[in-house]
Amino acid sequence: MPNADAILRSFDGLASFSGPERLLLQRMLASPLSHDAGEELIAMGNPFDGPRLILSGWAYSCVNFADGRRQIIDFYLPGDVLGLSSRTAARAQASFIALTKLVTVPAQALVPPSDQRENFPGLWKACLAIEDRQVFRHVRQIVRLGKQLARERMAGLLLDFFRRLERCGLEGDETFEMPATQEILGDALGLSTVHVNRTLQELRREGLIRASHGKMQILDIDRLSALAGETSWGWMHY
Amino acid sequence: MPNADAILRSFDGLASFSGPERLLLQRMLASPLSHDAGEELIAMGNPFDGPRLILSGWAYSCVNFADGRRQIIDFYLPGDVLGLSSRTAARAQASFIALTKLVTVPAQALVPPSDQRENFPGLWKACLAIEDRQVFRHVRQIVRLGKQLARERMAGLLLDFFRRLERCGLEGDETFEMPATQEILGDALGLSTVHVNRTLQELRREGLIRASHGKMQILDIDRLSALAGETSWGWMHY
DNA sequence: CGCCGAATTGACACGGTTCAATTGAGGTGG
DNA sequence: CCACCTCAATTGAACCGTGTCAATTCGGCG
Repeated sequence: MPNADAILRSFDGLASFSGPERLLLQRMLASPLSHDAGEELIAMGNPFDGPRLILSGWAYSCVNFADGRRQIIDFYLPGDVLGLSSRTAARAQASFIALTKLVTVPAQALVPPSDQRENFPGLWKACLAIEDRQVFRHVRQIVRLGKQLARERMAGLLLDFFRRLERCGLEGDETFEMPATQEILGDALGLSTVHVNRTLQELRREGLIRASHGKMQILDIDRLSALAGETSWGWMHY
Repeated sequence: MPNADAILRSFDGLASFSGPERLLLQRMLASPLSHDAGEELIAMGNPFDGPRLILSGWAYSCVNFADGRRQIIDFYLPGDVLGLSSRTAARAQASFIALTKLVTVPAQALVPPSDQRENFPGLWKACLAIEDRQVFRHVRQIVRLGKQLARERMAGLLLDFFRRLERCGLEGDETFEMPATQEILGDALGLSTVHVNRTLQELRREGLIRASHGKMQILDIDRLSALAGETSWGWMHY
């Protein structure tokens, strides 16, 4: 796994770790597990069987209607942790599904047993930061769907992808692999596929992004950020 | 506080408590604090100063845009716990504001210190259940805003209110006080005030609800539930 | 009585959906 | 290497759920 180191390094943005903590984090990488694209990782209502760190591939959480409608709640990218909870036995409030082929490792090391928290303050702090981010992503998603226009929603989501992938190393220019189809984007943004298409074209025409063949390039971060309204409502952490 | 007992009793739905645990819960009620309507309880980005149980009144969490747009993330009703987190020092990912005059008590008892969790399994279980519910409310809100029509959103939100108030004792018929104005409902549901008005009228005309003068009555739970799609996508707990 | 915020109404504009068809790109087998 | 298949992306036109604007009415309260 070439980017495993980059991912571990990205954790330094959350907390600073002692030697033993670093060792525990390293040891997580030992037992990777592979999932196929489309595989359901956890069904809605089931308990997580422990947090898992994504080494490569994308996943998403979603809610499916009986009539075929589907709402994507959140995406999980390389470097993200799936099903993390400082509380044991938390239940999945949505289905978790692999968007692409996925490689994960167990991330139980991030949640020291309750009587060990004082000995591993770095791990504990990282765990809390990850959970805070998770909540904030939900909040951002609610704001997007409730109060933003199509172009604003799209800008926000693409920036989200970019910033999260940037953390653990990106090619160099502002380009990244984007395995999400326009249908997936639509289900996440509460838009029809057709309108996703038109919205992307609009952003392209304005020179904000370049997108084709599963690649996405951010051409103008500042204007995209302004469009997404990041400066307009409180912004905190990434 | 007349309904304090009813609220404590509602906790029995989450877990079963030992004698000492019951005592701790009782003791929470000792130091109530009052807030005025409109008061900001916690600003976005600030750490919670510990969880607080609402004895009476409503609150909401929201995100404000610079241009005046506002998205309400979630509501907090009597019997709900504000800012609960098994992790200490979690930060508020939105502003928390009192919708009405509010009476709260500190609810730190729900989060036993990490080395005491084995001694208070009921409290710990309740804490986890409350956090799970919190996440699920966010998921429901995302689904509403992303994939539901105005009438479906409204049905879901009103049922939410009803079920949560029902837990800690309601008058008897399916009636409850509804301090949220149509503007507030609109900011929560991602709709204009005007359209909230028309939607409510529609539900009234169809005999689903009766609403006036800050009172709301649910006339047909089953049809309202079907409209909200509760049967259509996985349902778990309340 | 008179004020003010909330609820209500009608006319019109617009963002986004739906339907239906076409194009394009990657993959497979002959 | 080409024919073929399939899934994703793209396009155009008609339609519709909701937003916007601008009054008007209602209800509670000093």
